[in-house]
Amino acid sequence: MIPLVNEASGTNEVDGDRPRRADAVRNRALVLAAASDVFAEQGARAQVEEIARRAGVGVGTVCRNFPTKQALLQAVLNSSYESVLETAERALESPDPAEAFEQFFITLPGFHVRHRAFAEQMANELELAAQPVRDKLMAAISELVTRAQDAGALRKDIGPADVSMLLSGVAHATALAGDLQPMLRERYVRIILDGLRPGDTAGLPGRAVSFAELRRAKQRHAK
Amino acid sequence: MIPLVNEASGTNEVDGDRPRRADAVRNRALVLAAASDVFAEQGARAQVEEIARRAGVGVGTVCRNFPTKQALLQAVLNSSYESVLETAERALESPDPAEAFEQFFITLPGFHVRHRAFAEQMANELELAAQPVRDKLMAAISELVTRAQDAGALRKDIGPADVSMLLSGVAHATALAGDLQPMLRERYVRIILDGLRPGDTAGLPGRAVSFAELRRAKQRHAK
DNA sequence: GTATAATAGGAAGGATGATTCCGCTTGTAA
DNA sequence: TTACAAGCGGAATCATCCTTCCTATTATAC
Repeated sequence: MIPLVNEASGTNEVDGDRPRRADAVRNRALVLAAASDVFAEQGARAQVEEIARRAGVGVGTVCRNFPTKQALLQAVLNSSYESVLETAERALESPDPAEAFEQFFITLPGFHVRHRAFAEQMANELELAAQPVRDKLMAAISELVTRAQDAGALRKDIGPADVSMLLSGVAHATALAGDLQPMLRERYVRIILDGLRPGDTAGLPGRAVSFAELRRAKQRHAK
Repeated sequence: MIPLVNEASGTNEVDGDRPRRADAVRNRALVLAAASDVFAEQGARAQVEEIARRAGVGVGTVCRNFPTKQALLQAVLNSSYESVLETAERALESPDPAEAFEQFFITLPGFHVRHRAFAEQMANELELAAQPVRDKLMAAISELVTRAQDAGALRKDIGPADVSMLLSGVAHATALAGDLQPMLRERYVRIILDGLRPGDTAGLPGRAVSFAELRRAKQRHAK
């Protein structure tokens, strides 16, 4: 389902060691692909056995390749981050900042919806693996926001973390709406985009917070 | 935490049967109150033992009063619905429809956040218990929306289900933001309210859907 | 083709958490 | 005050999943 970017261990080589058996390499890839689908559909609660079944291997094989379910999930999420990052970077290439921002804004919730586990992760932000890709993604979002603001297409009192949260809210709200989902998703994104335009509206309460600040608050909260 | 309205079995009478023992009645109420707190804090994943501990009773007592955890959750949610319904009806009493709508709109996500299990239920909508209160709540929301539209304070292409989903999105997005949460919640509600005002903005894609239609889509989706 | 070690599969083990059960306690009524 | 059934607590049971382990299989090197 997700195009797996930069698939770990996609080759026969294990650094500094013997080459692994061809079937082992293939099975690992099958597991990763199956896990990607299953986590996307069912979120992090998906069962290991289901993943094994879809990959056409035994549970033992899954667990040998990924010591815990958590590790498997992280591997899958890493791919998801890379995929979203790619979308953001493609948007950044657009010459029109307003256009770039809107485009990204419309695309992201759809991705969230199609990848439940990813959405959960974006919301929870508790695991620290995948940090490098994550950071790059946030940098890209920040850039999109700043450019849109400089172009006068986005109110100034908005920060990148606000964008990220609003989008995940839309994704969550529409996640279970069945076949109405794409329509509703776009409706809500449009409503929010309207609310985000600079204009004669009153200033927002509070202040734009950075991703870092938001993360600290979440950690404090998690006790 | 929630003021329990209309607490089931708050009296000694069991219809058509002997009165129940006083301590049993008291314990049932304690369990319900504890469950309300615990589900509010932790969502539906809260453990029965934790509820029993906070109620100061054994797990056996919890399970005797409510045959399954699901039943207990339903009882709690019923109270939550009544409480939200009360808020909506209070808002309807306000003479200014725009004011009434905004007031409700600002209050609801806070309620969601404080009552995790309720928010999950609003989003999932899979249980059919609590249907009567639910229906009344939706009627009240519809009324708030229609009045606000007639007063020219709300764009016309919005339906009550849209309002409900947007609010639950805000709740979800901000749920884990720790002490920043109230601030962010209000920011996002304001942004959405701005986006919902009638104005020179382009029309929304799709169409406003009713609660009933939304429910059907969800059921279809749940397979 | 054979020897060997890597890998597979899936049953057994372990952890967590809901539900049941049973001997003891206590409220209620005569 | 006593008798007794309702109700209590919490250990035992059951269910669900993740993880480990052991035997059988199979890729690979010679």
